[in-house]
Amino acid sequence: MDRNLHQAEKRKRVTIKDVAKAAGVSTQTVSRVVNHVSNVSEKTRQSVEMTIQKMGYRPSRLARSLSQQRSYTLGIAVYDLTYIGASRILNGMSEWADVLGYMLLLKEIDDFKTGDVDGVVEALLAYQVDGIVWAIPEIGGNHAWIQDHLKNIPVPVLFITIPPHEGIPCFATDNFRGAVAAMQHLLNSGRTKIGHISGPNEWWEAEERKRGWRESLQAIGFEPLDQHCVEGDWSPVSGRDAFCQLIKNFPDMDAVFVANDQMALGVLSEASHLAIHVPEQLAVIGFDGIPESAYFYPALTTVHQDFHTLGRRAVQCIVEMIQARQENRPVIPQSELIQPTLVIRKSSALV
Amino acid sequence: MDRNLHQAEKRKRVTIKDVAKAAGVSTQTVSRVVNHVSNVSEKTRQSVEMTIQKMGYRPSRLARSLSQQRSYTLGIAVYDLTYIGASRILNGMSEWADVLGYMLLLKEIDDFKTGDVDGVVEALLAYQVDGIVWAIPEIGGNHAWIQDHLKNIPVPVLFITIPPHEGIPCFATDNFRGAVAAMQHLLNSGRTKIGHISGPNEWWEAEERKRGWRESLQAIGFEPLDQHCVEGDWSPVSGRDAFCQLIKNFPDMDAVFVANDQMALGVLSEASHLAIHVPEQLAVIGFDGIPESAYFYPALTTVHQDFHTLGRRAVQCIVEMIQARQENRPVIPQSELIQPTLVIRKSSALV
DNA sequence: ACTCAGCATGTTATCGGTAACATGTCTGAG
DNA sequence: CTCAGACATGTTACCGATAACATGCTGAGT
Repeated sequence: MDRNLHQAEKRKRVTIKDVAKAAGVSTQTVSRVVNHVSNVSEKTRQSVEMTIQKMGYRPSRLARSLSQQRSYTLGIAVYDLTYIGASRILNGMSEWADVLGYMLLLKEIDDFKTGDVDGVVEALLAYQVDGIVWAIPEIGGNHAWIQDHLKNIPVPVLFITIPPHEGIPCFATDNFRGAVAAMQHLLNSGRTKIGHISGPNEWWEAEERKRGWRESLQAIGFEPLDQHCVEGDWSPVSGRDAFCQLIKNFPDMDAVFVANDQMALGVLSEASHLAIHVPEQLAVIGFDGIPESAYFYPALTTVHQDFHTLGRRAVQCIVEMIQARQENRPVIPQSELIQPTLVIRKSSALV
Repeated sequence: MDRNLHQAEKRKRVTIKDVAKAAGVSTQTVSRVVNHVSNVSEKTRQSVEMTIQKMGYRPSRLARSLSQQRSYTLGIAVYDLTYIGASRILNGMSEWADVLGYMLLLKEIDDFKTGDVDGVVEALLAYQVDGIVWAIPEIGGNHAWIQDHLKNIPVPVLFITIPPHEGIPCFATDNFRGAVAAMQHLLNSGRTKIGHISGPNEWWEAEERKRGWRESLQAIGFEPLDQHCVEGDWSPVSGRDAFCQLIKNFPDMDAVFVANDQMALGVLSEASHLAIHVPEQLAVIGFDGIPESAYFYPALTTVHQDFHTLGRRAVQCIVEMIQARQENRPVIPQSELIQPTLVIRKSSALV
């Protein structure tokens, strides 16, 4: 077997000049052919195309980006891809970027020291991205730097899953209304002693879901107590632990609204150990709508959010912003709250 | 509030020339300062650094890439980020690329027509990536094009999760040994009538796991029958359906080895409906080791694979290949099979 | 026959950096 | 006092493309 198969000796890349010389035309003509610009005679076009084929010429997008001052690249900052939401949003963004002819430059961040945040933006800008999608959840006001820095960023920036700010484009799931829908469903089923297992308090999403829980109870004249809500960290184990705490705090609880499906799984698991029957003794509702939730024991009622669409919409929007700026039209920040849908399953069934 | 906050009028970017002029030095000197090259007097360095600060200069990596013929960018091709494995591998790659100073250019692919594959490679190369990580599973020989094209790709390419090929660097989990470990455990527990729910037959990973099942049984003198294995598509619902089929084909089955955790979840769910007791009547083992599996009902025994490390190692390796090529050293393709670990939980406990 | 529009193509400058070489100054050895 | 060499800095060319302008040719209108 050819020992060089994997080595592909460091040969010089074929450039537009090589093609031009070989085809006996100027580089400009080759450029015109490559970009399907008019004003090239049929004969020349064919000859150039042949040469391109023969030589295996690949135009350098990089050189093009430099000369056009436009890279057709989106910078994507994500928080932690091990979260299901993050990876599905990325999935949607990737798909749509592909459709629109953009590439994604990915930067994952793992903590929130402001220095890092700055570094990520710098790194993306250094690569001359045309726009940035900031898909990092708002945690404990970690977007404060926005106020300081946004005006220094020379490209459009779109945010995913942060609270609405004046004049800042933001896409998110409507966590509050999702939570309210879940609570309505529980209340309609006759449950009133409803506990909550929240995500980390500093997360905006967690706060919104919690608010949905709280305000739904208040609306029917219940003032939820502090100890009727226990904080988790989104993981199954934290859900289980929170649940143990919760049943101590709130022994006659007849339903629990859990801020995500994974924690709800922990709840179901523990309930089973404790021989608490779901849904007879306790209704359980999750959030996210991961595919597995339909096969939990019992099948989990949950608020399904469409991450994929969120990602697609976000890319669509940022590209429109980029185009607007390119054409010197005013860039109007758009925001959108995507509505989640309640999926009712056994874990909250009527007894 | 400043209406332009989000518009950041399309101002000209600050370039190295602007800095040079403002600091009263040549661009070369600025370049030296930026790159921490020696031979710059302390006084000049400080003055230039001040100017850079003041003007908010950001060196263009893009221009640098062009002139250095090196982009410090890795092209990553992934199959479908909604798969847990894919997103975790990406997570690991991202982390390590960050450490090594590389950016990731991401391209997701959703089907396997050869044309597409070609297109992805072309797109990545057009952006002048320094290397490519091909994290797309081998499905039905969809890597045949490798043989034709690899030698035409001017940068190193590393594959994740494809069967070993001569002279091609490849990183993967050792699916076969993982499956064997699972089977050993079942056999040691006294189970012998072991069924299998496989992934799609064209997937190499699925085939390897199935082979582990088959050969483990053969090793103790059992010849597994065709109907003792049913094919799923990795999803929980397919796991459930496959299980229904399997118990029809194989009524006295006392254990089932399932090719991933999600399908195993489907099995557990159905077993519960059918009042088949796990593990008393039926032991169940999954594969992947997703965090949720510890909270399934009952807790799932599974073969845990470390996607994160796989991703990190892959990036480390491709960067070494890039460096080798850069320095004109021979590029020796390295491959690695990462060993998964068996995690024993209740679903396979001794009765 | 003359002009000029319109087409096909070439030339030159430029994008924002870096490599390689050139220049100029200063220091210390002979 | 001279000169080599170290050091600080500048100059020029180039990376691979495109934009803007320039050129040369053809044929229609008058």
